Amino acid sequence: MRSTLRELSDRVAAAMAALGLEGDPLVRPSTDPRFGDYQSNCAMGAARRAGGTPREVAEAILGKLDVADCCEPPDVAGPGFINFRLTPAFLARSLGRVPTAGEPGAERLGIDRTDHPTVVVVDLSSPNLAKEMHVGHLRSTVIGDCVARILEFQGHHVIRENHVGDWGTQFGMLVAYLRRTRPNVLDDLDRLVIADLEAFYVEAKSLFDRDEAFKKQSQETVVRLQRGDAETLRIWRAFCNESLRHCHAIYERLNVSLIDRGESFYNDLMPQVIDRLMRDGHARESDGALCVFCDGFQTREGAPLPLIVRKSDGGYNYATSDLATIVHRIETLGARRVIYVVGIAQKLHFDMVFAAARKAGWAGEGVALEHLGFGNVLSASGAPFKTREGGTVKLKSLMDEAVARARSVLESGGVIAAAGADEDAAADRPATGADAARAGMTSQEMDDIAETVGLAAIKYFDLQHNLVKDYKFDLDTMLALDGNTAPYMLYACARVRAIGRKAGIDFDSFCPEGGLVLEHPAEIALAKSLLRFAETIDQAAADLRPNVLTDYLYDLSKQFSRFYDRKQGVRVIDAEPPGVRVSRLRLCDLTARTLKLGLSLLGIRTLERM
RNA sequence: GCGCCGGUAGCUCAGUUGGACAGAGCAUCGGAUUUCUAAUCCGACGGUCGCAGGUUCGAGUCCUGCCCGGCGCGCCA
Repeated sequence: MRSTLRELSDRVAAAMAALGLEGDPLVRPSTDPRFGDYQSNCAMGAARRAGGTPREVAEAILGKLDVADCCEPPDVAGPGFINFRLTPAFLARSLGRVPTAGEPGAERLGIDRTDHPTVVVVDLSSPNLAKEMHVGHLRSTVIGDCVARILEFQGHHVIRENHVGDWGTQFGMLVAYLRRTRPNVLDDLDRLVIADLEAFYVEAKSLFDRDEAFKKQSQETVVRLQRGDAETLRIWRAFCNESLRHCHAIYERLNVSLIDRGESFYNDLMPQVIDRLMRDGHARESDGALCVFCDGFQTREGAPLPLIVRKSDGGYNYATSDLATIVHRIETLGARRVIYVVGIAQKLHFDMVFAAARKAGWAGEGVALEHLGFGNVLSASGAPFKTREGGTVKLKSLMDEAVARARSVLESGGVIAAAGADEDAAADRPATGADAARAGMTSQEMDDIAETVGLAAIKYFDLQHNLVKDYKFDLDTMLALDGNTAPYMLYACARVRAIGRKAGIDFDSFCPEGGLVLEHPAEIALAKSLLRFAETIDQAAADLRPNVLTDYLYDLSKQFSRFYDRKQGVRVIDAEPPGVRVSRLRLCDLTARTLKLGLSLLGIRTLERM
């Protein structure tokens, strides 16, 4: 099964070709329902290139166009738009082909995999070890995971690499500090916890900055580490293990899986990177540092801006290790596409690293290197996101707070118990079906739901925003039950699942007989939305834009709510005749499966009850 | 100083290689309720798309200049 958009595009392209017209068919979803479901904007451009008026060209294309199997006869409107209206018969036929439970491809709704699978590396999360993950790691982790899931769904072989900061001076500093001040800690490394490690780090850094002797001691420890001193390595490993344990506790809660491959992995590769650069004449010394100069990069004085790949003290820096990642990912992992999910502030750095990799010939034309940059997470007021004391906000505490707030939303029966809200409101509110569904829940079940809703809210809110912009982190908004939020969508999912239970049907083994009946406007609108899932994934993948997917899922949820609404919509469970009832239940099932699949591509779990 | 990224409704944000009268949510106001989970649905109100020029059949989108905000610009990552 392929997307309707692609199908129409191919048809228009064929018609254009038959007329000898060049150009993209420019088929898009219509901007307004009055203009149908899809429109082609190709006639205006084609007319300019080939002569004639746009409307004449559009009419000529219509003459060659065969879409009778899926659309009403298309018409030409305005300056030369071609408008397409899908027929209910086509909608019913297309959705009817979606595999039902147990059929091959059912879990992916019959959506085709790419014809050209490639190896894609996604570089995501990448926290520094010895410190707790903080709010700054949220976006890379969540966006990177989402992008990986989408590309994986398309059939690509995706490798998620967690480029953790597990090497460098901070570790020498930490070891030296503990040796000097708390040797007992080193005797019992099993008892080390991340909070201690971070506290020690802060103390060590402070000492490092004011005590020359300690600074020297730290640097000597770094050298010992680099030379592979067994005892120093043992301590370093313990630090890394504890840090990674902390990170993976968070990844597990966030439902993110990835491979740790820290900077230390590239220790042996970095000298080779340097050797190759020097051997091939791509790098030269400048002020004692080894540099690669690429065209188009300037310092503030207008001089050529170097990418420093070896510092004047002989040490490597992050440019070196990033180049090493490129070499490893292309030459060893076989990547044809490498996506670095890193804050937008580092754009220049990656532009330079990529340019250097091209110059060195490591990344040829067949390899794409992409920096998927994103903006900052700001506080609700728009200021930088800090604790009251001015420190960084721990990711774990952020997650815990969201979960706690989700729990209080659940307990108040859907009325947000925000500060200042009227606490009596919940008591006065009449009982609802949702209340009844929650009535028999244990505290444990409520906890589980709160965990899912709270974390879904954070992730969804992040992914819902355009990547390049900063956004304001606002728990009230992301946990709201109305609007484009995770709770709204999870609720829509839970509602559909409840319909199955109430109707006495197990959707997980639902293999309906007979075709879909699409007559009511709400049925047709829901069917159209369902059918747009495939093209939405295409677009989200092509542009690496998760918010394309969130916007779609919100639209689908909305269409479902209308479909199921007692005024605007249709009866389902008690619908007559039986064929109509089955058809509507099938639409419900397709909605739930589409939402579940779509949310899973965002890394969000769905709920049976809420 | 140079470069990059932003500026869209009171607020938070979408806006698909330029397409039809600029969209959604929140907030505000109004309507629907003996509930198939109303944690929902419908309606109203609300915009000089930062400003000024330009390109063209057509500009929130492209170009130029300016204003405001953020970030970056040789040995931290």
